[in-house]
Amino acid sequence: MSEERSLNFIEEIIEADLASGKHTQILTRFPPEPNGYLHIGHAKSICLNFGLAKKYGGETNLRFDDTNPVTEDTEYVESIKDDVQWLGFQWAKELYASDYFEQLYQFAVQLIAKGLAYVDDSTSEEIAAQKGTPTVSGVPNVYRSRSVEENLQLFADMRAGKFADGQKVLRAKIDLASPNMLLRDPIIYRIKHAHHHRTGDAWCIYPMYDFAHGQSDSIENITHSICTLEFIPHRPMYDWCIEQLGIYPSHQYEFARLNMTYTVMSKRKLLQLVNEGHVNGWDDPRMSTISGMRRRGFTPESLREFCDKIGVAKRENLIDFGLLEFCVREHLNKVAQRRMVVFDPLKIVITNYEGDGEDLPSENNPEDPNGGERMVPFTKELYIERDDFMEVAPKKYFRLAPGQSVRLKSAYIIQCNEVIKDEAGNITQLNCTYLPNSKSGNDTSGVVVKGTLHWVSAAHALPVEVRIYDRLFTEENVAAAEGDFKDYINKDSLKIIPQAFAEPFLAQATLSDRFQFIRKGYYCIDKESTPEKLVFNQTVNLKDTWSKVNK
RNA sequence: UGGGUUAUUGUGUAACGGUAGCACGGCAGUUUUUGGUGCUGCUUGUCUAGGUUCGAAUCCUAGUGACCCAACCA
Repeated sequence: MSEERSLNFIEEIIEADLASGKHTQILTRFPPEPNGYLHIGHAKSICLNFGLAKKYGGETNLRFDDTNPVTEDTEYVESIKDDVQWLGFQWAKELYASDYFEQLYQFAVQLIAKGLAYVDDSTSEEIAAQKGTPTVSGVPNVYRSRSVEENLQLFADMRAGKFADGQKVLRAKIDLASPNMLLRDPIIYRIKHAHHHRTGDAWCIYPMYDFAHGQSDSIENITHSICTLEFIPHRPMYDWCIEQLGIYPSHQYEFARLNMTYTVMSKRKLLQLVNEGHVNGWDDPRMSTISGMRRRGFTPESLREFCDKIGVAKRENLIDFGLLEFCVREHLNKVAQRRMVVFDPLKIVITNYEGDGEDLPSENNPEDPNGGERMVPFTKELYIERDDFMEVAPKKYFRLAPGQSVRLKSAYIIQCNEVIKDEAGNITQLNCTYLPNSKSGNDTSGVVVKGTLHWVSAAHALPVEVRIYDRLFTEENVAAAEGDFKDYINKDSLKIIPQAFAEPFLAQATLSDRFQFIRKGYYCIDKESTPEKLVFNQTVNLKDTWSKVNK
């Protein structure tokens, strides 16, 4: 079991830092902005940050990057905490960038005092124009040469609320000619007379990401600050602030964010899907949100396994959704309780079956020797799946056909003798005979059949609703597709079976149960389910080589 | 036309100058009271062109493609 596994590039950095004594213990952080729900891309970051800390005996803080009061809300804070814990991780400290507002303010004052920041009265359009372009240097304006004293006073006045939104900003004085646009005197504080979900109305100026993130890392003594590739150009600013302020030198490392086929990952697009009613909320089972996947029945174990399998590197990637499906099947196969549910019923009558019926034992999980059994009622009249019968069967068809025999799972071998139709020619019933000595576990018939079908006793059938989900988009690479991403929404991504027939034991199902409907797929109870009307979500179907061969 | 990051099979990801490996997918076989699972085997890859070297995915030079950066968003 000593599987030699190569390290990813961040693990290599950490091991080098530990070996050289640069750090004796590592501290990472997961820093979401509470302005939306977490998605599978965040799961990658969570697994990375918490996973690294766990692997190397360190810790991870959960820090909310709440520096923009107009987009953030406590609702998101709660859902984020919930999702992180559900994924199986526990943070060392729950922190907020807003906890550091006073300290951040003092950092800005220090910068002003060093002549490294100034208050600018320009409009955002003027600032943008003065910044130049990648090939043309920016030009300084008159505000850039304000005195330290004046800047100090003006910044204090900004804090005191003497100015309206947009009237003034504080800018770092770095280099207007830098080829890195982010270094051309970036704005580090702006005025927003807005209510903050935690600090209320205590502040009317708020630090920008570039002035808050690195310093927050530093305040917490984060050793390895791990973020996605698009922040690479921000790193010089991150380092500049820490250096000028002379504070704890946290370091930023960047990895490639997760992209997945047939879905979208940006908060903006996810929000749009919710707001425009293309899905039924953030936790719609088709969403790439953690809450959606959770509702759909994905397990924390399978998501963690997925994040582990996709690896960590710096190149752009597009992960096959099929890999996620593989991970969830792999886990669910080991833990899901087997049950029989018929989606599209076709009645069969066992003409030679006498008596009121019997209860037959059926294994709960063939993968689990200790899984036990449950009793399934067997009677004269049963339902099987309509497409498990063909009047004219092609060769290699192992299911039921006139004159052909199959085993009913955990029950008997039956043979189809007669097909009954209505006036329109639709098949309404099959008359079959069973082999009394072919009882499951006690078969002395010597008959060998190729097919085994799932079934439900007609008299005991429990009507349930089943919801089946397909990919949300028709395009593999949605982000790269031309035009509006909404043009590629899969109209058939949700299929509802209002009345499927389940074996009676399923009436006891609870929200945390995981099932495999035999020969169908993996299912769980939806949150909208009630004892009167059970609702199941399909997590993922079973691999179906027959349907592929059939094509 | 500026700066940055990146390029290994269909998709991901290893290889740290010395046999291009692993996973998913695909294909074939086998097992099976789930056409599921398990097991076995197979599965056209180092962006291009030069160079250094006994030997290059790896080092050098020159190209090419992709992605990111000019929000008072993060």
